[in-house]
Amino acid sequence: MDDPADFEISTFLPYLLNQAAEEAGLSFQHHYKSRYGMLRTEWRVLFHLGRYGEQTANEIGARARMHKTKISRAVAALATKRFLTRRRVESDKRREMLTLTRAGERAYADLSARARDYDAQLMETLSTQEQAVLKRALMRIARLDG
Amino acid sequence: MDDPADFEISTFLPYLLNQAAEEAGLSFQHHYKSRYGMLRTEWRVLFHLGRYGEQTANEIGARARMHKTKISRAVAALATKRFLTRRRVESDKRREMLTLTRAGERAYADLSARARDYDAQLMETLSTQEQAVLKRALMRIARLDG
DNA sequence: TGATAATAGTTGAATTTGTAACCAGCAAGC
DNA sequence: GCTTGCTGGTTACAAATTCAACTATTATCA
Repeated sequence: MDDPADFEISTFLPYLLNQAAEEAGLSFQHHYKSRYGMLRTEWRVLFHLGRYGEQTANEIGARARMHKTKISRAVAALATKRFLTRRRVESDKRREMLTLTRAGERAYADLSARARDYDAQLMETLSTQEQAVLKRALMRIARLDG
Repeated sequence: MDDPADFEISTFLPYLLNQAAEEAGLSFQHHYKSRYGMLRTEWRVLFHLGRYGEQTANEIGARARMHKTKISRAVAALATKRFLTRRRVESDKRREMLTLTRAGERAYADLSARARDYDAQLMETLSTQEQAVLKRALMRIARLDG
């Protein structure tokens, strides 16, 4: 049992997680890519604004665990696509409040509905109990549970 | 229940998978990065050679589900680091057989042992049954089960 | 007050990845 | 044989990501 040859790649969790994430992500990407010309980073920022309301780039970064340069570029792209507007915060002029435009709201509504469907489809091969276990385990590994 | 605001990002599977994969991958990366100066693609190729024996780039690609350009570059990097050698296949001169050097074998033995430990550590917060569910679900999502 | 440090966000350069075109070498058909 | 098409692998160019430096603003504290 200590023979290194026993170590199956398919049991190495980081690898498995990566394959699963890639597969799941790739199938979903055409929704935001071909339909709205967004990158994944842009879709994430859009999602966070739609889901949690207007907020600064920094707050998005904390919640989404994205690096600030990624966010900066995604925000710039979403702004030129007119999915959001930026407004300096008067009380602290370093910060910028980001707000979805009507078009941004629509894109969010559309994409989040599709995300929900896609999620359900991914989950449908698993029992309710398995779904719960899976999500709980992923939350823990991702350190999203505190 | 149809309010889009209900849709928690943390229940969107592609996102969760991504966060978990990133977290798990990042913690492991310093083993192959700082110690051997490898990229993740290189570690994967090394792993496949160590685990499944000498084979061509193409075979690695099929098993690891990596694009051939990624493999080509990883192989080149591993060759200059003297972790593997290449040998043209006489019967079909398009193909090249890749074989780990002694140094490559040692790196594989070291890293796969660490991978095993790391894997166990990730899993230890889960019950045996939860571990089984998790891996089965990931295999299915990654389409690695047929 | 003034000096120094910290924070929000942007930008540029270096890495890394993805896409497409490419160069053998082999296979099939004529 | 020759031509056409396919396959294994590499390379060039574009797109994306990372890392570090930078600007502007606010906070701290003597």
